[in-house]
Amino acid sequence: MARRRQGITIKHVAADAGVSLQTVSRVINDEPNVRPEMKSRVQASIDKLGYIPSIAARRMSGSRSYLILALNDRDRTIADWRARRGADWVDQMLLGGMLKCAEFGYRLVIELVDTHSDHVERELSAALAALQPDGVILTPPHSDNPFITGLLDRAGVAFVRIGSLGDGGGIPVIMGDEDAAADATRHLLELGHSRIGFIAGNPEYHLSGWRVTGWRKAMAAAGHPDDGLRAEGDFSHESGLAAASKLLAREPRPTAIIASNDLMAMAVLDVAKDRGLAVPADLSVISFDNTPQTIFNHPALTAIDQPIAATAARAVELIIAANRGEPLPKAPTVIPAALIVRETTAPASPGA
Amino acid sequence: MARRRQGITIKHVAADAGVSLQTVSRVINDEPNVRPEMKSRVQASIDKLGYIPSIAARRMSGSRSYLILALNDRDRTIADWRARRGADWVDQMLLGGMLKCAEFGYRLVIELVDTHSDHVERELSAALAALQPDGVILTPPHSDNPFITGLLDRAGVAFVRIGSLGDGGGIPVIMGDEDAAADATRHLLELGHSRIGFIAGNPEYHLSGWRVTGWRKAMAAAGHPDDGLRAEGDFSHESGLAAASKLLAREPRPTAIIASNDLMAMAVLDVAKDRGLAVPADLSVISFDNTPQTIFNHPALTAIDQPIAATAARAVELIIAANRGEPLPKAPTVIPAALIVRETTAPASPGA
DNA sequence: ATGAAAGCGCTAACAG
DNA sequence: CTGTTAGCGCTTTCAT
Repeated sequence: MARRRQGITIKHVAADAGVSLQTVSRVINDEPNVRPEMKSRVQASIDKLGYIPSIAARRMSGSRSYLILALNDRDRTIADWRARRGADWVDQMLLGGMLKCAEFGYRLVIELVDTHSDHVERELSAALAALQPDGVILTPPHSDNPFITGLLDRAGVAFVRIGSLGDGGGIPVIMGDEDAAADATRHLLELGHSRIGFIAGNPEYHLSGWRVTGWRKAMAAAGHPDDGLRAEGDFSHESGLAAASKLLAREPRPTAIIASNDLMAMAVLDVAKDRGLAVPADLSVISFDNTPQTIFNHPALTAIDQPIAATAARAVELIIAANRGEPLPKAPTVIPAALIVRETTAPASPGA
Repeated sequence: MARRRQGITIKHVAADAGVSLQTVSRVINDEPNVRPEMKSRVQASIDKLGYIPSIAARRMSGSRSYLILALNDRDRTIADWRARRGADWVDQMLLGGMLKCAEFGYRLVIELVDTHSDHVERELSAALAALQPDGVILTPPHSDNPFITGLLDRAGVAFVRIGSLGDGGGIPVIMGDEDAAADATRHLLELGHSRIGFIAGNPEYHLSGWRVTGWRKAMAAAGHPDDGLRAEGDFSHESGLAAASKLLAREPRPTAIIASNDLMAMAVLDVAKDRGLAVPADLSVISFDNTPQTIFNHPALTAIDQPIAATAARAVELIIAANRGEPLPKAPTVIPAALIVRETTAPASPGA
């Protein structure tokens, strides 16, 4: 194991260009007060030598670490990986976040955290101390965890809260849950449905409430009150089973159901099958997640596509902006979700 | 944005415990020459203050960076993410590699590289210079890229080559491709098949050859020569289509086909459907990848499960061992793959 | 067995 | 506009 030290350092560049370390530093950081000719001379040396600054050294000298930490839900992610399904959130965050980071010379580091653990704070503190990231991206349910947001706020680290508008600091970025739910509802309304059931998500997530609101408002606007067409779920398959059973046992039964996530939507399909209901002939179903499982299902699910990649990319931009002291948007950033119509929604049958 | 500096440093611990910085350093690195009582006193201070060493500072002082870089195929990974399928390789590497890293206080950083780019070396050098990782994990096809292995070897960085045994240094870890292919072949042989087609993978990957060898040996052992039952592919869906068409046009046609990856296996299914062949009644199919697409397909594919997570975990262990100067295995490490029988393999029809 | 001193590569603060 | 100085937190020498 050859001891590998930093090959080309700022010193080499300075020597090669015949300037001071500081001037080189100014050039690589694109700082003012360098004459253009000086700048190009230094840049030439940098290119010639293939110099790349050490992230560790930059961090040491009090500047940025060029690292952004993305916190994802530990148990769920590992369970998805183990089951050999992809973990859609992580995948899409990597797609949007990692690529955006690369544009700015940053790196995205994934961290799995159990939001309910007694030692979330200890775990997160450890990650912050070890890595000293320039920012942290919080995904649900972490975005709504006051221990996490509080710690980050106190630590003075820039952080984005995806899917949360609550107090506790941080930069909020949401995916237009209310509008998306309303869109899905209107899609069904336009297909002639009127008894549209809605399975809510875990109330611990703020977005669960927004989705219910979108559905209720769209229903109300069409003159359909929420009379028992709402069932509680918690995003798990089991809760979806229970909710769907409850909804489909009603008389008259709903002709369409919107589930607040993919697992519960799949559960609706399972229950429909058990009860001999054909989808979409007898029952239309919409999933609030456009994951591989919903896409590759037969029939493929009509779904709300949450723009996780775009959101993660925006989160990275916001964190970098915050670190640069640039002004941040006063209002929460909204990356709108879109309804993707596939095979599980159809006109309400005339008899129903 | 409050300027956040390292809160608790080694100095605070040293002061609290009333010892020198050096002693604290020895304790956190578990080095010899510290009396037990001294050690426990320091450890108490560490725990009390919640001290976590800064990765950047440790790296700066010439020791490890506690970072391991995992190189994955750029285009394929991004395409998978964009198509909203998971990128199975990345997912499983995170599962195995990231969790193993966490056990040792390391972090896994994913890097996407285009192995065919003119500037692979520049890109990789940049990543090495910026991050100064303690090790690099190479996945196919990077494992077989002499520019990459050469650079790493010269740089003196510990690296694991997954799925490659070629020259060029590094620690080889393979997944028993030959045995796996032989197992798959024998499974079909036992079901009464004798005309078993094999679609080879991209010859740029060493493992493509091993898989062919496994199939051929098993066939030969059963007295079936390789007379035109082998078709060339390159792991793409299109190549799978062409290969399957060629194979199924033969007279008499094969009653089973093993495809060297999931995409080509799916292509076999497509071609079979076009030709009116029922799977598995008329044709058995085995995929050499146990990805979500193969699992959730209807019918679910019988597949060889490549233990990517276990392999990545082992890779991390090997890199850490190498950094510690511990002896490495002389022979290539083999993490065996297993055949998972699902719905696309059945006994050969009597008439065939 | 412990401590003191030097330095890793870089940038902030201060001179010129 | 450019250079000099000091120091980030830690580990390596090298003393004691």
